[in-house]
Amino acid sequence: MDKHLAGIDFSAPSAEVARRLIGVTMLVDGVGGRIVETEAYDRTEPAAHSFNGPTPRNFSMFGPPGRSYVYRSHGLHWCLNFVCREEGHGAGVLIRALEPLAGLERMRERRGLDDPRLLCSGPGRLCQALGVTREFNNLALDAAPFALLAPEAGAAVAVLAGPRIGISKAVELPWRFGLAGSRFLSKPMR
DNA sequence: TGTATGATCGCCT
DNA sequence: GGCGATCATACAG
Repeated sequence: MDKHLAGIDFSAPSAEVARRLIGVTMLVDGVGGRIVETEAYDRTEPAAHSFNGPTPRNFSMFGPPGRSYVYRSHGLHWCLNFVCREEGHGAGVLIRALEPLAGLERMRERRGLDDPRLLCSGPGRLCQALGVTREFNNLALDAAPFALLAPEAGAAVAVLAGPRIGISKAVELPWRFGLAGSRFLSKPMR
């Protein structure tokens, strides 16, 4: 597949891909919105699932870039990543929050909530809102059910960086990225 | 506004 | 047997 998607080169380092994904619109079966928060992971640092090599859970992280890696977190939530770098490297970007724009009614049904700020503001929440489960693992991001749309040309996207959330290793790396001023972040940027 | 806790599964030591 | 790339709820201040 073409490694360039929504104007982003997915063979680039995960931190660069994570930064450039802010402002991109992501849809799953037509439901989704603008990406406002991401985190980068790379096999070279111990917070990444790929750090210890391939396992049955993380094998899609070692496949070609531009595909999905979906895993179960804490036994009950799903989390969505976009694979990057070259095939076999083991890098990805965790999608942590969206600004809901399309399919709001579907999201409300799935989440059992009305407040738009609680629909997609967290990696587990957005997967529930978009209906992402294990069946969506290791799929190409340039084909249905996924769709990625670049921001409008010339649109200014102000991105802030900070430490990643919920990890205990490599906590110092500033590999969390967020849209400045967004009300849809899982937590404010520092 | 903040801190604690339970739910519950796959992988690692 | 322990520990997460989490979330919702319960409580304290």
